Amino acid sequence: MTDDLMTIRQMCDAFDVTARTLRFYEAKELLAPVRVGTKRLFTRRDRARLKLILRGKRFGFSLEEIRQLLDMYDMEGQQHLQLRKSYELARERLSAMEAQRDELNEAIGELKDQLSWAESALAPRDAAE
Amino acid sequence: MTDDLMTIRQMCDAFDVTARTLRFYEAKELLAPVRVGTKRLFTRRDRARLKLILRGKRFGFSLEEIRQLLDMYDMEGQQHLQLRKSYELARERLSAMEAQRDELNEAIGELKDQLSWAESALAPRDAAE
DNA sequence: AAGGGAGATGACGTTGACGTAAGCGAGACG
DNA sequence: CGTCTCGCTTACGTCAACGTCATCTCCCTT
Repeated sequence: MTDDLMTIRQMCDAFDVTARTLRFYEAKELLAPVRVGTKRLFTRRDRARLKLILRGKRFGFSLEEIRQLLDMYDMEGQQHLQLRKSYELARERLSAMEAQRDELNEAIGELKDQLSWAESALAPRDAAE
Repeated sequence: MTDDLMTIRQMCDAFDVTARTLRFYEAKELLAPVRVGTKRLFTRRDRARLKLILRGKRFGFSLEEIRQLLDMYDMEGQQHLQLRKSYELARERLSAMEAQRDELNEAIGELKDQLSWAESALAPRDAAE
């Protein structure tokens, strides 16, 4: 309502990224802020995308992979062919993500075992403190 | 029993990595193959570590982070202080991994929603084929 | 008028994780 | 014996994802 548009500085504060990063993402066509004169103004759509970008990064996806995934999120009345391609791509990602989650769960389990072993190894000395 | 030791080439085939990568990991002290003359021979321990390294990479951990985690896995009768440090470190990693898993689950859910939307968008045309 | 921020545009620097090419040594083999 | 094949080292190249200047333009304030 108030301001659907945000300056680059406001974006930096809101998402804890640098201005360089935002310009870089624009150069890579991950974001597309509107221009008023020479200045960038970021829309609600840019913010939604940035959120997804940052999440994707935490999963270890490359910016290029993220860009392709992103393109699917705002296809409403697109070409059928294009949509199908993105659909397949997203399905692959989904199974990759599920596999990663399963593996992650396994690793978490192992790490927990290791931790409880470490605790028992630490216990006697700690008790003597 | 047969061969507890593997050559670099066998390792490459077994784990689908390049020789360069294995030497690189050794240089970074992630692996410590024994030397017979000048040649490397990888032990069972190296293989276990490599497996963990590759997994860690899939989770987006840096080699340095992985190295620290790895050091905990073969501490049996180490220094108490050292153990405690690694313990704390591992605990941090654990919560990071759990957070990552939760976020991943969330993202999987969203992606699934997106996919079923795409399916309904694709359905009419597909039915007409 | 002069300065001070906020933002922009090059363009070069950096770090991590290897790739790649050049050149050397040792064992295998026809 | 020559020459392959494996492996080793050294060293420069590369790619992604930004960081870091240097320089410039507006616009506002004092």
